[in-house]
Amino acid sequence: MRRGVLPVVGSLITQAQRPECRLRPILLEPSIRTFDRRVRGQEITDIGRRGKRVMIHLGNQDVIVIEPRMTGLVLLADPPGPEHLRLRLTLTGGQNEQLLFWDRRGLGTVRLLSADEVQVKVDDKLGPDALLVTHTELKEKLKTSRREIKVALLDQSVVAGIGNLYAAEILFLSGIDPRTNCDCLTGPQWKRIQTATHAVLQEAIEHEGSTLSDGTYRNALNGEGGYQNYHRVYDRVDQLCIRCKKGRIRRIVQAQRSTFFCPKCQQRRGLHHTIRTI
DNA sequence: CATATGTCCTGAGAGC
DNA sequence: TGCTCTCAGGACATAT
Repeated sequence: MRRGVLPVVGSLITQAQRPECRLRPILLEPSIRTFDRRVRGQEITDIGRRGKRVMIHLGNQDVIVIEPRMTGLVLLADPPGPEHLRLRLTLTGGQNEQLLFWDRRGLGTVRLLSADEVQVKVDDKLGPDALLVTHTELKEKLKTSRREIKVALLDQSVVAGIGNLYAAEILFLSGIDPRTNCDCLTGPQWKRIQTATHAVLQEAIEHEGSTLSDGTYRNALNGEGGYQNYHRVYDRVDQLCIRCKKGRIRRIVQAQRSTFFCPKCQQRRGLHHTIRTI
């Protein structure tokens, strides 16, 4: 998303408005009147990212923080449909006329924050970025946690940027059962999680994300992503595991969210050991 | 404090 | 066809 909207760097915002929408409005902070007044005339100086949030930096040091959640899209092109348009920034001085936030479910949020507020309301709440996190950081943060590793990887205060789909893919590459408690993981396993995290996310970014069967996710030009064609476990219930070619992908629920994994090559260690000990 | 659960929304697809 | 049910790349308030 960040890469997709990078072309608006250097443009000026001439107006911010909430398009007509019969649906419940998304969370917008501050209210549109104040928001519009504060962004009018500001130059977009940079597009950044904190975890899964897109950060639009303005000339006066304010930042528009967009949190797309499940179905939010940041678009330069026309949206997938006329409904669900939540915010329009009219632009001038560049190649793009507008930057849109479109969100079918409406769970996403847009906030305009000062630099100080970004620190307190965004940065302080997030762990190290998933693309930069070290295995030592992961281990130190979680080695005494009793939570299941899949659930812990989704906690943005532990590590920022891993979503449900990617947590499943990461643990498959790591060869670790998603139900394993964090306090049972070994040093080499933490290392594998780190390596897999970088590999999966890097790969997904290169393919511009995953457009799932519901077709919701789009890049900034309303085009589909390509990473769905490379999913190893996500949404592949009952399919033969591509690695061991023996196990069939299982779907379980952890913390109210789907997890996909291969029961054959993602096994919890220690079973034999336990039996021997007994 | 750490961890678990319910909730905010709309829409698509499965099953009857 | 039309209905109900379940589920969806998430995060947070509240309960335990």
